[in-house]
Amino acid sequence: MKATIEVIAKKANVSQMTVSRVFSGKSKVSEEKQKLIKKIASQMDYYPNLIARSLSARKAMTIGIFMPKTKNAFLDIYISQILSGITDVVQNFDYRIMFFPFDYTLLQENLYTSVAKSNLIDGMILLKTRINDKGLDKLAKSDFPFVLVNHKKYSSKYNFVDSHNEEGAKLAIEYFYRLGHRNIAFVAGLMKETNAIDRLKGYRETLKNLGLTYRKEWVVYGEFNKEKAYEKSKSLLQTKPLPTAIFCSDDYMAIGVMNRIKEEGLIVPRDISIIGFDDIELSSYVKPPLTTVRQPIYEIGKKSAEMLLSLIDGKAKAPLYELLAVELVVRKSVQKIKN
Amino acid sequence: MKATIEVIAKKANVSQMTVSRVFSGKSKVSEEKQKLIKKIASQMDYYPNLIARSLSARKAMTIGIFMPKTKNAFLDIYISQILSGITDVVQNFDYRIMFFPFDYTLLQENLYTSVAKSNLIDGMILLKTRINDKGLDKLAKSDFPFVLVNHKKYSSKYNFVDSHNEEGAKLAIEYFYRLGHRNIAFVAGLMKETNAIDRLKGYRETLKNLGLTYRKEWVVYGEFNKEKAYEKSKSLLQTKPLPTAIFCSDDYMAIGVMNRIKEEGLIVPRDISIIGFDDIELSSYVKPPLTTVRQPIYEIGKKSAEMLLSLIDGKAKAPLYELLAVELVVRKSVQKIKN
DNA sequence: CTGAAAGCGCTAACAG
DNA sequence: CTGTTAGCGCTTTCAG
Repeated sequence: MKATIEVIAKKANVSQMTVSRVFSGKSKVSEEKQKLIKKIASQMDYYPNLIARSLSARKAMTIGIFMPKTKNAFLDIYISQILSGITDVVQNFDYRIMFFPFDYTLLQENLYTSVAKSNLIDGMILLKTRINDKGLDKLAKSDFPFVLVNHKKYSSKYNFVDSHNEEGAKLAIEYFYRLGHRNIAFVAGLMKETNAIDRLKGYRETLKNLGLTYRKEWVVYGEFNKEKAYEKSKSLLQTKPLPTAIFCSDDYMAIGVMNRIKEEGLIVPRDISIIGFDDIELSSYVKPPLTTVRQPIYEIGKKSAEMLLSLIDGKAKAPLYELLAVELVVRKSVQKIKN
Repeated sequence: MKATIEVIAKKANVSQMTVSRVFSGKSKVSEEKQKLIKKIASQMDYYPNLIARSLSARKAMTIGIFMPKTKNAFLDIYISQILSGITDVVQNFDYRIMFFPFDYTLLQENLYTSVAKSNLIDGMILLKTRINDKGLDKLAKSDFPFVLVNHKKYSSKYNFVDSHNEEGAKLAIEYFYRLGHRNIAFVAGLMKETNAIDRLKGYRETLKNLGLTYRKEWVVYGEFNKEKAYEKSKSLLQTKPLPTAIFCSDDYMAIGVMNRIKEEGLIVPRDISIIGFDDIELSSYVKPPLTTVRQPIYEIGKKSAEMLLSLIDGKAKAPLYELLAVELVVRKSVQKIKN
């Protein structure tokens, strides 16, 4: 016989509600009855049907995580660390996690909304969404709780957690400058992501503030991966004069650029200095070890989960946002310019 | 007004079932009615309540993934790649994914069973479970579909996907042997995981088959991470004679051992040769690049999902298992022994 | 602290 | 192809 609240209630000679209360813990039941009910439940190997609970209580106790399914997907250490942060927080509050990796090339406008209305989840965290994503605008029109990670969008309806990308770019460029570099190139990430845009912005503004001229041929547009950066940085190494320093939008890209530089017979940092962004595990292992702007990725994940949970509980209201600080991690890929 | 099947049915002047059929796609509805229903639904921005669907249909269309939440959790590239494989398969079949990272130090015997009975998921994949896990035995007593990844257990109730660990160890040891090594040490992984046990077994048997003697002080027991391997390999480097080659249970461990070796003033591979296991991304970046036994990790993930889905659909019956082939990836961390 | 009634929104099963 | 009936197993709500 299948164990349900009803069956247990009958055996214990109490109402279903009493049994329900014992397992949901939402209100008090006499010690005595509790003991009896638990005993019967354990004999029958009863565990609550959480789907039924969700339907009835109109609460899934689950959050959804959406992320673009790139070639790397989970392999992307960036995403991995964010997931770690989210998980750690969410579990403390007894929420479960549902995953929604999706393909940006096939994205339907209604993906987010349809899941929001499915009652499967109580809120969602969206990783690495893009600026031209119409589904986001649609979602924002509902009052479903959601938080963007790595997508900075100030608006009364959006909540986000991101790191201080412009500041990070500034840190990198100023460091180059202090070491004597004046010819500083930039390898940009996918311009559909706000952090790519912000890093470019930081690059340009810092050049300006430092009195350096912006040269179009020293900015090259890639995607957030090694291969594309390798490909796109070729033209950079054919400009005259050659840049003496290259700032890359992330560490994988920096590795791609370093590969290209080696292939051209040049040496990092002797001929060209490099700075990346993120501080992924690999960065300290490449040769030379990569100087980079560290993002507190795990913290971003944690923060986004905390934000979402407070939105779900109604403890806070949109718009909520937070920009976390970054720092420069100095390793060996940058060299002083000799005159 | 909240959009539900009932409301739409009334507006369209049809029964709830007709509306239900349109959205579940499980049987035919006339073109005409379908159009009308879809139109109304779209006007109302209706999307099915999937929780209600699950309760009624007694099917969650969701699988669960359980994994020990180590310090690395998702950072663990191994797990990341498996998740990638699982995701790719599962999404093709319109299943969703729910995550259950858990802490092995707090593990309650009933975790798996309680989730199995929660109706939240239709089946589960368990990553890196341990041999002394009583919850597993309990789960096996039910007829809930589950697949173990990296836990080889032949029994009529268990399904698993793993790689050929003993064979991998054999590949490594024989390669050492062919290059003249006779003094071969082993850094073992956590002996609570079957793959650690199997690799040790492969090591010992291959030594035996090759006529080499097994020396207790040349086997050291760590965990699957850099730090522990670094710590535990110390004693290895104080034995006399020193081993000329060390086989490590995974790549992170190999990196830890290499760090230790460097610290002792020795050089890999000049003084000591190293082979790892897994072929993680880092392995080709460390210095020297690591020779290792490659596991088809992504494939393991895919296979486990396929297995689980066929179990859920009833297309196959337990026990199901598969051992995937491994291969030696030769890089620069092994050197020929000169006499 | 306990219970009765009603219903969450959907689909299975059957009938036509 | 369409409809009716009867739940799925729990919790909300209200009453005591």
